[in-house]
Amino acid sequence: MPAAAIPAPPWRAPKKAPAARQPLSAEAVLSTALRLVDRDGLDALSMRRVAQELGTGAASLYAYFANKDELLEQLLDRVVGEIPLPRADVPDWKAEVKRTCFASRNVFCSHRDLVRVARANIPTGLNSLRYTEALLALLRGAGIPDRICAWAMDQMSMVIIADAVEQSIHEELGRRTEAEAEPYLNQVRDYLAALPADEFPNLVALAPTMIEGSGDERFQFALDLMIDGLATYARPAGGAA
Amino acid sequence: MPAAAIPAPPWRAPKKAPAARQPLSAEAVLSTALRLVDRDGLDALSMRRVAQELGTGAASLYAYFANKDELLEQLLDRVVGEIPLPRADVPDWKAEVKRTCFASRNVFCSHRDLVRVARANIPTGLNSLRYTEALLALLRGAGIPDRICAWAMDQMSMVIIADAVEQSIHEELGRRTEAEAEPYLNQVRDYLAALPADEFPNLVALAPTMIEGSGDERFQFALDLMIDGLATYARPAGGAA
DNA sequence: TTCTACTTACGAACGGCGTTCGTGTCAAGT
DNA sequence: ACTTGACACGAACGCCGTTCGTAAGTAGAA
Repeated sequence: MPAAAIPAPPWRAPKKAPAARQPLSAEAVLSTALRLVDRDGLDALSMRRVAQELGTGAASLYAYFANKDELLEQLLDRVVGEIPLPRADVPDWKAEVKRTCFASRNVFCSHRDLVRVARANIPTGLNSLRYTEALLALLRGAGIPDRICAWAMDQMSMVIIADAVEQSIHEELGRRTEAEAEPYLNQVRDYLAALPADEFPNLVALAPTMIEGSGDERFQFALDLMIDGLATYARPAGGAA
Repeated sequence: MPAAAIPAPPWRAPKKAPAARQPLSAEAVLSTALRLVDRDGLDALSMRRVAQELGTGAASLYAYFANKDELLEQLLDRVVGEIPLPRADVPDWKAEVKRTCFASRNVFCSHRDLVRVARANIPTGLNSLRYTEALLALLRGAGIPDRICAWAMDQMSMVIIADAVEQSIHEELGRRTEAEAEPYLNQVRDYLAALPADEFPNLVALAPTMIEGSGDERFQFALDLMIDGLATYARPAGGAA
């Protein structure tokens, strides 16, 4: 190349963009991925799309995450970090546990169907560990035997996640509010009511009942069942009032 | 068929296969798909592979199923059909419910991780409807109020499925028996025990406890919590003894 | 029997996916 | 100025679900 460095061939469009891209980092990838999930849902999250949003190629992400599963795992832990931790020094431990369960469900549901990647596994992320630690402190403080605490933690996670998954699926299908869900619920009721009454007497009879109650009421019911049951293991003084 | 039907012209390799291919049907597709899931797991189930197993191309399957989701839905209903239905005329309804829940979990777990496709949705398949009908009959027979029956059905399905999913994931990872799972569980215990004790005192203290109890024991615990709680809604005479 | 009409079957192709490989790029160290 | 090494990433591989246009098979009409 004789003519020195050609300054900048202006007749040829600048090959890329003015860039100004932050130099890429695990943090930036996670933020972008979470933004994508919040905007388009979990199924729309692909390595290619995240990279594209960052102005790079999919291959670049593998410098920070071994694979997509690892990215999703860290994404979920980030969301778990949004859950306000329970306090162990409250007078009414049952209310505090229920409050935390509701908060967990709400946080999960506020990120579309991201919760679908969750499994009630042993927690490994930092935020999941903190969450588990805080809930364990609360339960042990109530005088619940250790083994029951361990099992109850598992079970609560499972119920929260399962409920959030179901909730998020409804929302993905456009049943966000009660008003939006009503046509769908009526369809379900009519479908059940139209079954042959001789083979399905109970389903037919309960058709109107089956669609009763909001998601919140049903979750409340499940929580009460579980946590009131748990309370029978607690130190007698543990119950409020 | 003696000498009349030419036994098998061995000099010319059978151009395709010995054929004997049943002429393709929804039933044949479902059987093949289920066989594939049982052999290789849910992730290995693709339209192409099912078709290949049937000696045809993927496109042919779309004559019987609108898409893969529909195939999976019917596959799951087929498996639900393997669950023995509860009887409504038993003296101890609680035991019957628990027995059925265990049976459900066992059936799901006997088909690798197929249960992962399940959602605790309103049942639509024939077998799911029969299952729901039978359980509703049992609960209503116990004198549980209708609304509670409806909610409890939902909740039981969710717990069974969530537990089966977790169980199946463990099994997919090679932790089939207690002996096989022990190395993994010990790792978990050591990981938890090695956490900084000042930030995670309860997790550290409970490290040995967290891995206690087989999957069956934990499921039993969850079921007792839920169903004993349910029993408080039942007609007083409902309880056994 | 022959021809047409219609159903069913399916090879090939489309666009997308997760992941890998080998090269390109550029700043720091020499 | 040259070397080195870490980082970045375009291109390609082998999958996937799904669609489309055509081929094969069958039944009825002529």
